[in-house]
Amino acid sequence: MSSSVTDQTGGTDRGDDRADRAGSRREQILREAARLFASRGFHGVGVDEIGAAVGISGPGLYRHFPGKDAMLAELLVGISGRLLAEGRRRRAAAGDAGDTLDSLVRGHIDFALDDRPLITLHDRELDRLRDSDRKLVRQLQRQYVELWVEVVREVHPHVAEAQARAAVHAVFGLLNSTPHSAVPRGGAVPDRTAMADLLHRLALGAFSAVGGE
Amino acid sequence: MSSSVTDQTGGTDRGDDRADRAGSRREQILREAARLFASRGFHGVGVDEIGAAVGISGPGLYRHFPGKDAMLAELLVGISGRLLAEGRRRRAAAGDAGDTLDSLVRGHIDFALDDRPLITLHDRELDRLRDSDRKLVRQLQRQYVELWVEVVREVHPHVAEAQARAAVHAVFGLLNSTPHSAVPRGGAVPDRTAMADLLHRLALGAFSAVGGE
DNA sequence: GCGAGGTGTTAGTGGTCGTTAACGTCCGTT
DNA sequence: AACGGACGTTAACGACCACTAACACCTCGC
Repeated sequence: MSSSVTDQTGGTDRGDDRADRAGSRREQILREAARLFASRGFHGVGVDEIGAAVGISGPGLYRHFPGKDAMLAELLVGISGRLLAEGRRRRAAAGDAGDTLDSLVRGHIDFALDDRPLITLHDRELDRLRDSDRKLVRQLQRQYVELWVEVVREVHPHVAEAQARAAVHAVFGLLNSTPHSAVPRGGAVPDRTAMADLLHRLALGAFSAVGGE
Repeated sequence: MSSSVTDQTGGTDRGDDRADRAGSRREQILREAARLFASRGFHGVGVDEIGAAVGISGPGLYRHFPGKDAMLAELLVGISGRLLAEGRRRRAAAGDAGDTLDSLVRGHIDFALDDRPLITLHDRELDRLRDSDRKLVRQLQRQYVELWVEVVREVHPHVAEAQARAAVHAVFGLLNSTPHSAVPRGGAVPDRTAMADLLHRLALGAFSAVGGE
């Protein structure tokens, strides 16, 4: 696999992408693991495969993570936490409730378009976590949902809490649909900004219909 | 596991639910397999587990299916085919384009609420199929999507095809969100008809916003 | 009554996979 | 120049798992 002629075993080899950002190898592993987990499922991907994706082989991963579960855990805790943090930041920065909802939608769309594998994993492989990690992720997710529910009910005060929560879940499903809509036919897929704009309109359209006829 | 005192090996034992509908054992196996696959993933469920869920043990399943893959294939082909057939039936039965879209939404909601595990599998475990089965399922899915796209573009003629297709995928994500929204807190989840009504409003609200500001 | 077929059972097998063990190389520090 | 730690390697182990083999029971149609 290594490109050096002597093909010795250890060492840094060559810095494949050079100029690695902080935590290079770890981040690289997490990125590839997310991609693989999303496309073939947590149980459908072997550690050898993840290793191969970053240029090392199999058990070398255990120098960076205590186990396969730990990679998934870090991915899910990470995305849940970042979603919540960004959501809170946006609520604090926005003006009235309408602007806040608008900003929340845009923020979530950014995640959905930029981190598709993570968004996929986020509601698909949660059950594969250890109890403590699953509890943490669920707590972060719940806080994020409640944040949205509060804002939705400020914009539409006559909507019951249960209805608002169900609507928020439904809109999440809408916004997270991008992983499924890739590669339709000859290649006539909207580009990023067009897709973001479309999703934004659809989400707000859905919310505006939440309050009965 | 069997409740008879002598606990002999073979035989029909007792008909657990009596009055079995047609293809009792097969259908029962498929139902339980769908539930298990949806909750823990195809690779996360063992054949012993599926067997235990229907009261037989492990390899007894091979009297009904040639393998574990075959169960998943039958489930996915079945749901895809039924979605498409019902969609076509509804388009033929409905009046103008607006009524047709309305009926399509209601029909999809029925599937989403009544066959949650299948809806979950439908866009989650597709890659685990043999090439021929996957091709078939994808073809059925594509035809179903195109059916919706045509109707959406009749209702909103100024919407480009790519936009309409992306919007249809997004609304599918919205309608299929029900599996994720179960068990929120103390139990304040909308009942079936309220949920169906809410999803219906949200979907039509989204579609009405698809055509620009 | 009695084979035949449908439907179970348990025991075993081959393969895959996550993880550990033992070892080697390179680099920065003293 | 020796050395410790970071980072890799290959080999092996133990668990799990889909699937097969061999055998048993129950229910029919004749």
